[in-house]
Amino acid sequence: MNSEFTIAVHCLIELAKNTSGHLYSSEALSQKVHTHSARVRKIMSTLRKNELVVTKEGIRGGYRLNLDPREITLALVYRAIACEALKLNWCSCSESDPELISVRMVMDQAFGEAEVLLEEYLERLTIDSLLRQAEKVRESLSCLCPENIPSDPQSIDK
Amino acid sequence: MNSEFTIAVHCLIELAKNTSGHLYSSEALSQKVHTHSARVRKIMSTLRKNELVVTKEGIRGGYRLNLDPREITLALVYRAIACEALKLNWCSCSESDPELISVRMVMDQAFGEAEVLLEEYLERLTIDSLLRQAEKVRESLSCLCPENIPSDPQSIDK
DNA sequence: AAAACTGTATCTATTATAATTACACTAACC
DNA sequence: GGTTAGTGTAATTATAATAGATACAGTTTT
Ligand code: FES
Ligand code: FES
Repeated sequence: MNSEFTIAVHCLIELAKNTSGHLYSSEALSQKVHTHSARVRKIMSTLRKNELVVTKEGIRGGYRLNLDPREITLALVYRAIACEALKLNWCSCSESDPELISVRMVMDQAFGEAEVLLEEYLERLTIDSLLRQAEKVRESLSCLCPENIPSDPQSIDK
Repeated sequence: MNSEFTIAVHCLIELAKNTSGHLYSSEALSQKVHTHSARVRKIMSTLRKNELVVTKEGIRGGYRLNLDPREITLALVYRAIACEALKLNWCSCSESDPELISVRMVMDQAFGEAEVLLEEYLERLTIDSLLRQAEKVRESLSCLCPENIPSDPQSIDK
């Protein structure tokens, strides 16, 4: 799948974390999600058109969420970005062989349904739930940090 | 999604139609599915490794199904081709920022589950069911063929 | 031995994706 | 009112993924 979706979600998570009151600039966001600021701007622009974020131009401008993180489902993001991850890509020749056309129609319909199922699943995930999960994961990972691993394993028993 | 999957399914449908007793050559298949014969051979080769088809080299060689079309689910094909349509593609830099890593892990897990759901859905579709559906569609399409459409719409009433 | 195939690697062309640059526009601040 | 720090967006370039094409070794049948 195209990476715009992951970048969008990642940015939204960052925005959800930002409780400073200041807007988050594309430059700062792009560093967090490791991509180019112009790309962030483009993606945030489409998120704004879908009313997921609020943007502001000019000095001290930038981005913030337009909804509560609990309301932003991944399905909303998915549709905003128009991923169509399950769209089958058929060849482009203009053949009119009815057998080929009918097979294509049947498979396109089947994957259209699959895409609906996917969106239903994404409906159940929100920016807030991802953020919480990531927090948990981060905590459990920190247990594995060098400073928490005794150089002498035996010391655990002591 | 990568087109190997659609080509694989399309080829399998063609093979299911072939009741002639002869094997289906890559050349003939490639014409049916509008792609290059070398590509068909490559795809059929991986289908053979997954025991979905039987291949035979040499003169009068070619391909045939190894299972009943009712047993060949799209999930089997999907796994054989290793589509991973929902795999998120993250940037490749070796950053060790724990926040980024945790977000990545959470999203990868979420989409791993989505992929499982997709496979469960594909488990319910078989080459046979697609073939039957395509037949039906083709019949209904044939009603729209030029020769079935009266040049004078009024003639319908007569 | 010749013919008709598959199996597979490699090269090339095409397309999709991402990074970069550029600049017009906007709003805040002094 | 001008400078500054930002977005919006288009255009260009670089890179990666995909597909097409070619080639040829290996395998069966005739
Ligand atoms: S190349 Fe796909 S329909 Fe012809
Ligand atoms: S570029 Fe993606 S983690 Fe750094």
